[in-house]
Amino acid sequence: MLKEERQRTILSEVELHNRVLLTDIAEKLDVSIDTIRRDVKELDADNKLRKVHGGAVSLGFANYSPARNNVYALAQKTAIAQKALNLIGDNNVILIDGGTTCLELARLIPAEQSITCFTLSLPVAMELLNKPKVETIFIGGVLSKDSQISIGPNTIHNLSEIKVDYAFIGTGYVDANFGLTEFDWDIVQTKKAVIKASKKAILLSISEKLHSQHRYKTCGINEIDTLITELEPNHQLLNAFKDQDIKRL
Amino acid sequence: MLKEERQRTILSEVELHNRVLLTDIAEKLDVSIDTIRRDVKELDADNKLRKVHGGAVSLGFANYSPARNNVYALAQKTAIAQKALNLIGDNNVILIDGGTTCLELARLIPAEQSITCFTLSLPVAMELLNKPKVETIFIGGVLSKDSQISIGPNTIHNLSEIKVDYAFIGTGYVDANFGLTEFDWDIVQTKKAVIKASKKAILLSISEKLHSQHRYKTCGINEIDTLITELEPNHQLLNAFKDQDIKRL
DNA sequence: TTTTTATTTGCTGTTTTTTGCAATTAATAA
DNA sequence: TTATTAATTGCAAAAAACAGCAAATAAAAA
Repeated sequence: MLKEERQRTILSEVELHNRVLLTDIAEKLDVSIDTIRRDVKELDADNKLRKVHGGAVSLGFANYSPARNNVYALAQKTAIAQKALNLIGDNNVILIDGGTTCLELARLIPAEQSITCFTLSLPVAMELLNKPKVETIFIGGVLSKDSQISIGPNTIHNLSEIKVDYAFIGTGYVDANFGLTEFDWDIVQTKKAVIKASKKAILLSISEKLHSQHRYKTCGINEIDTLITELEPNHQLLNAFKDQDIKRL
Repeated sequence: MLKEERQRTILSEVELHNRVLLTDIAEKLDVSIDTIRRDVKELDADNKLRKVHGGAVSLGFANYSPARNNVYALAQKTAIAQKALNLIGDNNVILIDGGTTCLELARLIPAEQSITCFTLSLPVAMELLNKPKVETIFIGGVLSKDSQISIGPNTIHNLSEIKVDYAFIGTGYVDANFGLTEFDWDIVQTKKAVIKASKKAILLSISEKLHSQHRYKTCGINEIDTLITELEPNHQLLNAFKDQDIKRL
């Protein structure tokens, strides 16, 4: 077997599976591990792949960096935010929760749209300050360092005194049967209060999160008015939600 | 499984759910918790996520660092903030107002300093979230678009229910005889409430602002406990304040 | 062709990296 | 507080990387 042929095999393997183990490819091509190691070293030097301990990964795989593309699954989140936006009428009073999807919604609010917007998320509030016709009210309270939202009794009390048209909320985990769950107890308490403070709660969630669950329950699916994902409402991934008392958008 | 694959999976999980438990990932990937811990440590060092006790949180969720490129008279403001910092003792309860000087104070709080800090400024709150030992409480209310602080009746009411050791405040204009004045009526009302909510009000102001005044009065000089400027306390520019009931720092 | 030279490959022993385990210490929750 | 859970540290086994060497192969020159 020629060296060149060997290297081509390695490359196609990496392209196909995004990764390869040196031992696997050595066995497959029936050459010593050292030979493969030397091949991979060359390919790395030629910037055809990236050599890592025990194998090699494709360049696209290696360059994955949330720092550059700050928001995970941005395209999906934008699509969701766009759908959510259509629900909001002029002079509505809404509430926007924390999380990147909700932040995206805040970003997409057009300059001409005039609404009153409550929020307990610091980044969302920052975003809303740029919207000329949005009156922003921040629900105060103790700030959670991780999630950058107000939590705690004071927040919950403040929420108990309002009733908005729509609350756009995110969730850590969602499942058709188990409902919305979170990892953090304080956040669950706050989200419960948010849902109570709204006539209709709209859940924004990328489809990847569907069918996942965690420790603490925020609410059942039936307490949510509408579920917005990036998928078509009749997509098969949403089948589990069809029997539930929830709209899909 | 390659280390890179594992770390990639961890990142996706974190991006997806904002926050994850190390134990969950260890179980999912079927490796020891130590391995995951080491991976997360590396990813943290690479600024791909932030490690927290028991888990990890995504950066998009926990990061905010506005470049302070365009701050007028930054050097003076830093000097002022440094002096102010010396007043703060461990476990004090303080309030930090809005404005760039106060923001500078928030920035300079050391990571080891453990205090409780109220604020009504969005940028200050953002900054305080980066301080591990600062418990931050945001005073909610209607947000002012220009000053990025909470204003209005709700803010004033919330302030009426607290009493902090020190309130560090800024002002638009200050004069030894006319006291503190502002251009904006809403802000004056809020600042009044801030001063009332504190045992001692500390005014942070660059010397350039001394001997200026405007439309609406916040309070007289005697209601302020200490005036901090970038100047020496006995500097001649501060002469007009020597006869007043106010400390100079 | 044969000889010489350069390259490639596999092997050996050593060093480094990775991983899991256990004991101690630190942090958090009840 | 105490109980529980997580983090840290040191250690050892396993796997992988590395360096040097020699045999095998390919290429070039005589």
